Amino acid sequence: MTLAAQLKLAAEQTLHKLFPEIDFPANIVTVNQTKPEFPGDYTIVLFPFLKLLRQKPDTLGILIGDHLVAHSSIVSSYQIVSGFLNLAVKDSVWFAFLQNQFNNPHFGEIPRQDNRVMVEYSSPNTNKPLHFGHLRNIFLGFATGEILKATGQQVVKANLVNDRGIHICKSMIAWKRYANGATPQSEGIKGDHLVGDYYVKFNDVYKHEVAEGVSKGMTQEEAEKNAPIMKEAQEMLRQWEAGDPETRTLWQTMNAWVYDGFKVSYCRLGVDFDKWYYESDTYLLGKKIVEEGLKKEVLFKKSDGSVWIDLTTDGLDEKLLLRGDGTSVYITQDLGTAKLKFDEFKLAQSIYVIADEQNYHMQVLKLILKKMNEPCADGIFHLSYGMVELPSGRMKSREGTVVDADDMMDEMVRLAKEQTEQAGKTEGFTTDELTKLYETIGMGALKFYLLRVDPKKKMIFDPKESIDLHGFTATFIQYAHARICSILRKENCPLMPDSSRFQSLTLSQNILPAEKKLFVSLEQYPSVLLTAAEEYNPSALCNYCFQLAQQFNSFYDEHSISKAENEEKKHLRLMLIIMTASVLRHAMQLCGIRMPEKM
RNA sequence: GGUCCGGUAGCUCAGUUGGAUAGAGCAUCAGCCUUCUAAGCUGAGGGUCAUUGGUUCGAAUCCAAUCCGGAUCACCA
Repeated sequence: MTLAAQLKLAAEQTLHKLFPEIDFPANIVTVNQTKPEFPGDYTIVLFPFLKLLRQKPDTLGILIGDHLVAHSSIVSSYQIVSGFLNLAVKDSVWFAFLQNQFNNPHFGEIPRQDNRVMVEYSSPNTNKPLHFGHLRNIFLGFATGEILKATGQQVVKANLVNDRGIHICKSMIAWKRYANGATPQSEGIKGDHLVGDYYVKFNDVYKHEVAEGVSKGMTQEEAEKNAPIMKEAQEMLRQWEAGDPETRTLWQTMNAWVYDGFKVSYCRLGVDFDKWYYESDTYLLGKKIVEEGLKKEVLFKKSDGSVWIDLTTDGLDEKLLLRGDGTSVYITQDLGTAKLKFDEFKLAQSIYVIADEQNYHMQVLKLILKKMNEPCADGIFHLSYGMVELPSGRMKSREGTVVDADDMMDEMVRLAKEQTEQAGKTEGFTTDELTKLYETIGMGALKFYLLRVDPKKKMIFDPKESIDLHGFTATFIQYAHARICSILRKENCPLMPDSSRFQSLTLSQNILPAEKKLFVSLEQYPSVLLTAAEEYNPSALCNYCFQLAQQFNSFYDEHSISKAENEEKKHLRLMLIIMTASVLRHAMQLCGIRMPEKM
């Protein structure tokens, strides 16, 4: 239990003991961290009790405070300031906490439980490379999965690849028309980029052909319908669905190029998947569910044979589930995939990391499954995040205005290199070590930039302004970590020393304010981690780590560790910074961000 | 128009189940390297928490209305 929770419990017990005749409502006691300008560590607000007990704040505060000091094992003293009861926690409590946890590499984690959770993320299309917007999805999904793992869930990370459909045929037809057999090898570029180039090419040609049609007297709509390249793409889709060998072979070849490219990107991003789904396998799923829905009369058929569900009583519309010709639409296969996931892995929960533009779709998906009494319905959770936009508006891959993910990674690593060299911090590294360091700093900055904001808020990224390496950044946290490692190296102390190293240490001196701040923050890590898990919000960890690193930097500036006032202080501080580094490493690792030992 | 999300310092964002004088970073200005890494630290300026009303000991936080911005409401995916 966290200290704050212990204090809350102690205060509740105190109230019941002091006023046995009063029936207190649940959660009447609020425990907050004491503001820095007041003495004490945690604060109990007295106002809620005053009316109930007909007491004045000072009188009541003394009663509770005295009782806590006398009977609780953690409160050393108290002070009442205008209705707030400020409690000081015994130094011995902080010290015991530090001794127990300072070298616990699993501090904050929750033991493994039985329920299994799937996190579906990334889920790219195979007609273009990953862009900056995908990165937010990928980091968010990966970090959420890792955070859930750390809090005891059994996580299945899944990637549902959109590998079929008209948009895939567009790149295929443009390649067929214009590539002259070009391959990633012949062009010397990544396969996903090559295919993406032909997707852009398709749209250029399409636009051109539409304009031509209009100039020949067609309406815009006619011209769009009759553009030769679009007709060819549609024909190609029909051939694909019919299983035409030549089309299938081209499809497989080009998709394989894309997968090779994605593999390189995913590897560099440091993310992985336990399960891959392909829409070419799943796009026919869901029809069975629709049939059952008709039997259960949850769905209805219109005269043209199309199948619908009426969601108007839920404030939504009627939604189509099968076309008149019996073919399925997007949501049909999603119904089937939802069930497939659930049956295959016996999921307690199925999380979809998808941008907020699909809020309505996900709401409908869950609602339909619920109306059909599918057991998977309740476990579906849409982790909705805001889109990343450019100052000029949304990124459009069709128009080639996207910030490419691979380019962005290169740019960040280049920036890390430039700034490291500028700061003159390259001494004492081998070339290989420097390469690795630049990657660690550049990728860390990129991930932190995208994870530090509340997922549901949309972001605007200006490519003209590079991502900062100062202030509220991964670099700042990495720097604090590297400083700690540097001290430990000089003290010949490992990052995770054996407990015996500080066993003889006893506490005889007061904990100083700058030390106390670290104690308080470290003790709160488990509850921060739990919040991040419960709210599917990695930004909680980013904020926490930044604050912890900041507190360390102030501490570092104010007090010497190696040349502490005496041995006791030195050892105490070593334990403190060992644990600080350990917690920073732990939390950032969950976000996929590495902490260098030297920078 | 319906539904949903957002609006906090010049910019980017924190702000816990309502709690003390609303906090960081960037940018601006002023200090701090002979001492464990200055990618750092200390300080200053900068606010009608979109607006109005309500709930109460207390509201950025809860409720209602309004304004502004965005997403979505396809026999597309």
